Amino acid sequence: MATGRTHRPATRSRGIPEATVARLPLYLRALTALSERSVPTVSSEELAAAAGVNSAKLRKDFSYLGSYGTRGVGYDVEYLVYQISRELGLTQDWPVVIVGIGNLGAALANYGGFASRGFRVAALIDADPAMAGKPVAGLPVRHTDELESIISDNGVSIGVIATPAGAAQQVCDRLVAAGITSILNFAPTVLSVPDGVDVRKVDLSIELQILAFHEQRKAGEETTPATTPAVSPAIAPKTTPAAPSRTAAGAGAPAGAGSRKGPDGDVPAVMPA
Amino acid sequence: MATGRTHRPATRSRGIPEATVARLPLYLRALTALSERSVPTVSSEELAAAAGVNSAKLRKDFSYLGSYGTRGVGYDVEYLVYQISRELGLTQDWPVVIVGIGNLGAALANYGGFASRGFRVAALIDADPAMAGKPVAGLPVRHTDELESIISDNGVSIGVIATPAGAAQQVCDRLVAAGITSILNFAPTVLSVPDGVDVRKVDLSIELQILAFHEQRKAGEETTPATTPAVSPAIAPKTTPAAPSRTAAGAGAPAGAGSRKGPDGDVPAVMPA
DNA sequence: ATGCCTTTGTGAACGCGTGCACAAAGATGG
DNA sequence: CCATCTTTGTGCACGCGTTCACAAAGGCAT
Repeated sequence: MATGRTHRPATRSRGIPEATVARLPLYLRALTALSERSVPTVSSEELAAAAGVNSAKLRKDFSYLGSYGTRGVGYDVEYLVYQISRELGLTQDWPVVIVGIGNLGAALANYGGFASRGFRVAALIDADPAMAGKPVAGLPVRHTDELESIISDNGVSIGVIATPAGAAQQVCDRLVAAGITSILNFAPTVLSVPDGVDVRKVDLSIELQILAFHEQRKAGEETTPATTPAVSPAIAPKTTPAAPSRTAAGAGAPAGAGSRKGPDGDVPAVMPA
Repeated sequence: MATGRTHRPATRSRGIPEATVARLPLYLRALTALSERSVPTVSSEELAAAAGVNSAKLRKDFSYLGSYGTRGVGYDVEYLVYQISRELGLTQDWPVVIVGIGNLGAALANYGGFASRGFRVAALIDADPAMAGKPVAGLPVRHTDELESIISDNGVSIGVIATPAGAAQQVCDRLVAAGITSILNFAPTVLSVPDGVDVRKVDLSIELQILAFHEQRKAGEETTPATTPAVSPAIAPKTTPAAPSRTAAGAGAPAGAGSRKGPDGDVPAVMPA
């Protein structure tokens, strides 16, 4: 998936492990589905299967919340939905601002999953004056100038950044200065924030690259391993023969990598980010 | 962030830890930025700062790839860009199909990060006949009927699912049957796939819920802890007084959670997923 | 050529997360 | 009321990932 905490080990919130917190929404979703089908109780085995996790892990996760199950029976669906919702803070309303109303921002604004679950889009903000006032997903786009007032007026504490990479840090700084303490970042940049501010990032290209890695690995193992000889199990010996000429190569333009044919593949294609 | 592997511990690909693989794209991005600025070499300390990680971690990560640095100097930027690109499989072309051209699918199709880095959108696929032929991001939308032929004709091995949750598993099954072995799932569902198929998921609402958890925690600690008494440090005693009446409560409609006022908060709001 | 200074590469310790396996708890039937 | 059967809750061990800290390596100045 495309998630990843940003440094700061999250300080083991109130004894609940971060890994468990990350799975609670998964359980909640499965439980909600059961609830809609009016299923009264569910065993750890069944629920684990629905959530795609190990049943022992699920039980241990729930044990951090308390003893909400009944031995020999399982868990009461409604009760568990309530407990997890409360634990995640979904029993209250969370106003959210989305900054950067391009293709992605508009898609997020229209995303149904936002409205439910206690999240409410308080405002859509964009730097383009031409966008101002234009309705997106039923809300008029506001200009960046209003960012600070919107946040303080609505008591917003969660911000979503969907701007281009170049603007992300600047927007982030303004959000933080305005009082935002949680940020969901869709821009392909590492954001630096002061302590006390949580950042989670969603990065499409990183996810794709991870998939490509495994894909390449599959291809290299199944077919002729000669096509990707670079993927040899042995660690390359130190002092790689092709490396040394660096001070000379790097001095000019980014042409070094292209012309350097290493001991492995010869595909030079290295393009900008 | 919004990522998360799906079961299957990834089998420690070729000795490179999964956690390291997940960071390589981050390093690559930072290195590419340096490359564009024609910076010849970079130290582990500098690069780590740019990527937002610990320098020791970065050095260990690189050590899995080989000894590409020079002691006393640092790493050659161009060379490292090439090595990481090759390791990630970005020196080859990866055709990708996007299924589900709604708001999100269209946003993804327009995403610039796709085109660069070796990923090429081979086709946009949607189930709505009205969408067929309509151009999105310069490509005509194809109908789902053509899914199998598109995949086999273009040798696509990576698929992106941006459909509603209800259709995701079905689309997934067809993609897998057609030969796809890597899936990036944006639909809020747990996909079940056969062994050998990698799934990564990007889930907006999960990310928001995780942020909400921490946000609630911050609020509960800083302000009056009385507003959210549920977040008491003590584990709830077993046999919670409100739980027992389950077979009766769950039998009807999902109204149990709403009326049940636990020992803590009284906000019942529990809405569908 | 020699010594100093910088930076890498990694051995080792630590901590978190996962999964096993089982005892305790409770429901259910006789 | 007792026996049996199901399912939870968790103690324990294992493995991965992170971090520290340092020796080895190489550049650079003298």
